[in-house]
Amino acid sequence: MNYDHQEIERRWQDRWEADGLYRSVVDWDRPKHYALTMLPYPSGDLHMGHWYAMTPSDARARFMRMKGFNVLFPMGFDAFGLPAENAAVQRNVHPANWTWDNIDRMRRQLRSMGAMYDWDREAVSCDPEYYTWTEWLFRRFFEGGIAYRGEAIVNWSPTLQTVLANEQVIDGKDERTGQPVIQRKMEQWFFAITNYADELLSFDGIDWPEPVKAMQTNWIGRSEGAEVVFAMETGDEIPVFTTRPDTLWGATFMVLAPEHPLVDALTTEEHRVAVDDYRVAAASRSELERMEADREKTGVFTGSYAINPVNGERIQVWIADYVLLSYGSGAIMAVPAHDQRDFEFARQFELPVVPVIRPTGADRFDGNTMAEAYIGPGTMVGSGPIDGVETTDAKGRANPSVAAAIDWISAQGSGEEAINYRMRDWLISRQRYWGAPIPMVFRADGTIEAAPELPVLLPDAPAFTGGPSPLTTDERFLLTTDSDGEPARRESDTMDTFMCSSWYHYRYLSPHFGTAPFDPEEAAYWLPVDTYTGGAEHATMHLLYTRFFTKAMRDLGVFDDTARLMRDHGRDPKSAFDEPMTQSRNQGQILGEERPGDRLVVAGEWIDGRFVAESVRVDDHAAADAAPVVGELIRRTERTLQVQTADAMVTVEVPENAEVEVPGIDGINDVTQLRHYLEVQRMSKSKGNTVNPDELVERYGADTVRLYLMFAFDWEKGGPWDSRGIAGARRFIEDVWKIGSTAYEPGRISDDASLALRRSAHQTIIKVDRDMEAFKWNTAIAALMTLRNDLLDARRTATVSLEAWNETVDLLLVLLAPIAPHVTEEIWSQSGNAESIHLQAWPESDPEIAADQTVTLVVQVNGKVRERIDVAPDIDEEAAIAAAMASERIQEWLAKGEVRKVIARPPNLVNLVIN
RNA sequence: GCCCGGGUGGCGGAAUCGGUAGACGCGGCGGUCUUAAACACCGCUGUCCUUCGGGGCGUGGGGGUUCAAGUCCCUCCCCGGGCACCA
Repeated sequence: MNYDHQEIERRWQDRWEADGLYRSVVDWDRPKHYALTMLPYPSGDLHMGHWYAMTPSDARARFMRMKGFNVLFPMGFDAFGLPAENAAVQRNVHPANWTWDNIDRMRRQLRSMGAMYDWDREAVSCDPEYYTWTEWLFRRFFEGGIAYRGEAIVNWSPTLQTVLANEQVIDGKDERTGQPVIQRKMEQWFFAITNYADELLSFDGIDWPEPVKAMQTNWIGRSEGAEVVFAMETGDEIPVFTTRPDTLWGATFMVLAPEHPLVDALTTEEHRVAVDDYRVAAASRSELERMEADREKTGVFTGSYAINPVNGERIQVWIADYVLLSYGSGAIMAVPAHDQRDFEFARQFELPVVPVIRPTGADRFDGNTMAEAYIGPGTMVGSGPIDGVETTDAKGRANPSVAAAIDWISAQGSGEEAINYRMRDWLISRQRYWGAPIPMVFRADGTIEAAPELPVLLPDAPAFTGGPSPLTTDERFLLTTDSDGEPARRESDTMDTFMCSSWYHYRYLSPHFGTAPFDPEEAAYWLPVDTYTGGAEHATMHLLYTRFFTKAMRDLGVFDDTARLMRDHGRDPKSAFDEPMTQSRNQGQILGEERPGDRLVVAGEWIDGRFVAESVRVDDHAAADAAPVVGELIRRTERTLQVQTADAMVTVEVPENAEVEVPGIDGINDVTQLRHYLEVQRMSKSKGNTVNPDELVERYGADTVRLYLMFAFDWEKGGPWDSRGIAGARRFIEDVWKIGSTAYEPGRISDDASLALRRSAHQTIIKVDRDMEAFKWNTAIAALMTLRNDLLDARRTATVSLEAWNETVDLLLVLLAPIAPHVTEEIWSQSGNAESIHLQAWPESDPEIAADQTVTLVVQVNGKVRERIDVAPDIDEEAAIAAAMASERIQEWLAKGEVRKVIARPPNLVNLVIN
């Protein structure tokens, strides 16, 4: 019988759905496992990246289920957001219709994966049933003091007509559209995520990828130091944060951010024009220009002076755009001798440079002649009470001079130890329509209160023009009443969609629950999420927000009922709500396939019929006569390129020292970079290198596509797509089909052969189990392929018993079931099994069968392998050495010198050291 | 500049503890089948030398520790990602 993947896959998907095979029900008698994959945005079509993220996590969930866990594996859609509004503008379709149509299509595509999603748990964030509770959580955050309204200089996108979070602005441009973002002061809603900075820095008790932890730690950006107060001659006081309070005696001027609120008051009449001009210029300068590397320092003097609190020196107060209002207090003490930025500024404007650190074993610097700031270790000098104290490269109190300085200024009252964070509070207001409304009302008396009734539903909007949100002008929506029944006006902003995705794993538990965000009965059993998988691109936004969200919900008592129920069921709720997900893993990214078509310009000379390059340039517009060889790249191996010129196919060899010029990479490149450029391209429609999973599924079947994605890459790394490799995956699936669906007829049976096959099967269990546990799909599949090879050999020789054959085939099917759920189910069912293969228990390896009968003893002479001998696994040291010495080949080596030392690691290795 | 991750055959990638480098697959080469091609099947496939027994070299470069290094240490180079005038 032929393997008809289309018929088999369709039939089993229908059958599983009809049988409710993947419905998850709370069962306190069984251990639970909550497996979660980042939910997709309903952009319209599932692409290869979705398959790459979702099918391995499905395999993992299936594996856990077979291991005996009661597994919850839900799916949903992160359905609010700007693309729906853009579609509305461009195609005159309502965002809701566009979104729901896309969801319908993607749901169908998701089903074609054959994943074990529990669709009864589906949650869609734009559904009123969902966003009612997003609003409810906002209100709870407001009441608990975590949500607050504040004025801030914000990132305003004129293109999108909305404010963006810092995380959404890259190089002064909106990360989505690439359009510039300007700075503007506005009243906005914030979440006090900084209250949780220290707790978010701790990853105790959770198993998350190191890079994610590092990125979050960087993002939070904790710095230890001191806050020091500088008195102004005007009577104002300005605190500054510094990580180097020990260098206070070298602070020779002060710099404020141009936007600093005290600038006006500090500016003297004489300098007002210059200061105002500078501030206007700074405001109009884009973030991008402001951050340009190596830009010359600019700034102006305010005319005012401050008093250095440690030595009473009168120092000038300047403003400059290298000081950012958003970090620390927006003001710095400048220590030009020991900070490179301050040094450059001081040299630019001829301000004094006073060194206070003497490098160990060197003369003291001369502030007038030093060429750059000194930031190394040494001894404090010219620093009054801390003179002579050692300074090291250590940070914070671990540096003796910093500790001494903090102690002294604290005692003296001019400052205190302080910690500063780079992370700001989370700005969640968005001036858009397609989001969860912020459920607040502005009362007639100017106060603000939470909307007395929830939900606040999005009104129908007549038309979308791309201008300001329709909510800002819709009176049916805006006009309301406050809790006293008085006329009031609604907040017209909606929430950042990251808010919706910060708690979706709780809504999955009970998507239709009507009295709380989630049913505590479900939560008490399922929480927290045990395994979370998704893309590393969410390391600092989604993954940080969702951790914060859970901690805030915990502190506001949202989990109180859940904790009580946990106790009732005998489960300790302690630290159950400190983190949303106990384990997290990131998959890599699937890149586009290496493509031919790049136009190469090659100079060099002909040697023995090959063209050896001196220089290679990738240039899509080069004229044909620009060099000896100009043409289209057809194929590439390590160092040879097949180039189709106007009249011939030329083999170009690119030596190591050839000059290579690749667009987008500055300077002279090398072969590696050329290779990289030609190979690694993101899949994108504009590059024409996308691979459509629907077509592949139709042609090869979902099982083959799943297996290929899990086999051909290191899952956490990803890589370029290779359309040739999928044939091998298909071959494997077809082999399994043949093995499982064709009767085996034993010939002359050998007990040794039967045992060898069973041993192979039982060793495979160990490998697959270990690898699936660790998300190592590629090596798990490699082990299954080896077992396939053993079965094919066994059929050829026909020397294994029918029992051994059947046992091995069953093991192969069960171990493969999480990866290729359809074909294994079909063969299983054909073999007369009534119960689904996906309900079978994960097999356990029998140690007696798995044990090797012989092992290879490696014999080395001076560390080099010279002989391999089959020995019993329990061979002792003496016998191993004897066996090694007895070898003829080893005898020859031993004749060359005297044995000085023997290292034996039975049963694997004997190393003979001779001279 | 700072912080992560990485560099292994023509390619994707294996290699629990420092102990047989290159599992598994793709590709390639040779063969069988076929009028032919595709498919399928069998064999070979790191590289150089070889008297065909085997030997030299080999995990980005250089150095070190060790009986033994892809693995540990130092140093440099390159690639990917993140952050970046962060005081």
